[in-house]
Amino acid sequence: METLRQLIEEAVIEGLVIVAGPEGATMDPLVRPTPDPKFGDYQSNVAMGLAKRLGRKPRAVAQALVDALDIADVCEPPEIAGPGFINFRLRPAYLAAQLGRVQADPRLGIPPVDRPWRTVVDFSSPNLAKEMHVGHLRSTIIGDAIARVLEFQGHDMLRLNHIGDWGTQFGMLVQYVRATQPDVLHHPERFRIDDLEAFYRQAKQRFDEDPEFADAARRAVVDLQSGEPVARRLWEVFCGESLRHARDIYDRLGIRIEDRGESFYNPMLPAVVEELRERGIARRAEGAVCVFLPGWKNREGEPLPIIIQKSDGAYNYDTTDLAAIRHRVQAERARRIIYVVDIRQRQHFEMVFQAARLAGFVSSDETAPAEVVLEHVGFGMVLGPDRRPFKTREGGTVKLKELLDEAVARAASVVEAAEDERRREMSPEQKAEIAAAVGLGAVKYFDLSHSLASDYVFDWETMLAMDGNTAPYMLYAYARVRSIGRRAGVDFDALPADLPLLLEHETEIALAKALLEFPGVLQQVSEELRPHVLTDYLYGLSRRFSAFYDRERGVRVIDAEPESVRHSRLRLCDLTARTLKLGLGLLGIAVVEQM
RNA sequence: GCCCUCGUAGCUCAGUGGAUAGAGCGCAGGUCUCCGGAACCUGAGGCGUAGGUUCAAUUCCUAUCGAGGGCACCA
Repeated sequence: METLRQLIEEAVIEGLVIVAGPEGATMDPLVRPTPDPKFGDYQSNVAMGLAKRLGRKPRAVAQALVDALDIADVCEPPEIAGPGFINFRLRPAYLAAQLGRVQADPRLGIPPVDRPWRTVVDFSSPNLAKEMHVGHLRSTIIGDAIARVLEFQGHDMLRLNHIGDWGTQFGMLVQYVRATQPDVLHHPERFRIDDLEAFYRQAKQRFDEDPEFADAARRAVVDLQSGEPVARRLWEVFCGESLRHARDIYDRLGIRIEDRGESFYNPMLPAVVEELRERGIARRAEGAVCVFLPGWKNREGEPLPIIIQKSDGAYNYDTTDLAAIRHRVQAERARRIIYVVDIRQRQHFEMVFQAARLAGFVSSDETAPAEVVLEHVGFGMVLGPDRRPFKTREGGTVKLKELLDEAVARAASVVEAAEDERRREMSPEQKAEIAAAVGLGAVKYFDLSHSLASDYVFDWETMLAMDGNTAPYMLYAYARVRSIGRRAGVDFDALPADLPLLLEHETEIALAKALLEFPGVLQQVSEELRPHVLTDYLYGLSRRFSAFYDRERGVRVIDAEPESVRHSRLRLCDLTARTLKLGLGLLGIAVVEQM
């Protein structure tokens, strides 16, 4: 189904061809939502600019355009206002017919895309040998949401956990453990993630203080990369325990992701360097193999390269990321690769993407002639109340497990405080399910509802507030709608479908319009990769529903008469519930039937 | 020094080349014999500053001030 906006855009373009000739077909019809309902639902601003080019008066051009429009079944007759705005107001009969169709569609009017793209989403990416902490929260939540939206759109998704399981820090760890903790090799089962983390801290300290150890650690990286058995075995122990820990977190958050760490690309690194050298893209400088990209300078104003092989022979993350791009394009046939990584790494990705293009890694074969799309979805930091990076009171990192535990515990008391009598009959299991949905939902929703680039202050009170653009409010809104069905004694699924609804009251019409905006919102999110567009929409939808269901300003639903009106309104409730459930689900947030 | 991101209401955050810049919290007031009031409505209050492009700039460009971040062998 086309979005409402597309429908109007196409009509305006047809009008433009009539008014401005063939070139009208390539013009942007400048269709936007109106700033105020009194101007209708959508407006086209194309007449003002066109008038200038044609040397005619804007309102006359607008009138010519309106006369040429063929859109009577969708809109009321368009009106010209102000300097030359063309205002469109959707006809309730059209909305009613469209919504009838949406109701009969399990996908709520959103068909799968015609041409699915093989799409990689690279997200979460914790470092091994450390517990997952708040620094992994945003990538995990945002990446999951993006993958869910694109998957629902019909794309062929590959979710990759590009785990930091390689590199210098592992050299440190391997060197430290093989020198001081022989038990790890002989009794790996005795060591848990906290032990590894302690080893890592100690190793890091020695690395910083003891140059001899630092050299040994760098040599250990080479050992690892060349497959030396002890280093390799220790590494496997670290990975096994760390991945087990990460998997617990993912299960709890409902995240699906495939582990494919940096080490996966290790065998490909020499060939990548070789290829770049052969093609003259990379050369040796100061002992390292470098790719100098045009436009990049360091502090001293000298050319800034990316280093793909260090002077000691080891590879680094630039090499791995280039190898990953090549592998994802050539072996995985990716058409779009999305990196959900914090915004501080923007420069790194810009350079790697540029190098990958230079190297020809992103031009696929004749079956997909266009260049592979590489995108970095960068996001800001999670801050504490002091506006510094979020830490515990003691100054340590905030562990994800503890954060999630606290979220659920706080959610339980927030929900309990509402003192709804319905809760008296709930089982402890049901209460626990609600607390988990609200608590985990609150953390996710709060994160996703901020625009990506900005930092945000982690604030329990705001994210667990019952009012405003929060998960508790959204989940409440859903539970409330569902309860209407129960109270009305109807099975939403059994309501008559695929017939026009009866839309008369202004709140019914407003709700209907909001429901029909959903496909366009999802399309926007899948193009722009900005999840907060979806949270804003869902919040707006909930508010429209509240107005519709309001005692004073809205309409009666459960006791509405006659039966045809009651059914129509109940169908609006059903559509609201299904849209909320689907929308929240695409954000990775589970709903509950009661709160 | 160069580059990137961000400066919007008292606070927390949205938003747009177009008509009167939105929401939540807080504040002030109002509604309804109340289907889940965790509601609805009204009000006060804001685009860091200065230029430029444009029929139209809060949005694009430049400068400037402020905050954060990045800048070759860590990732």
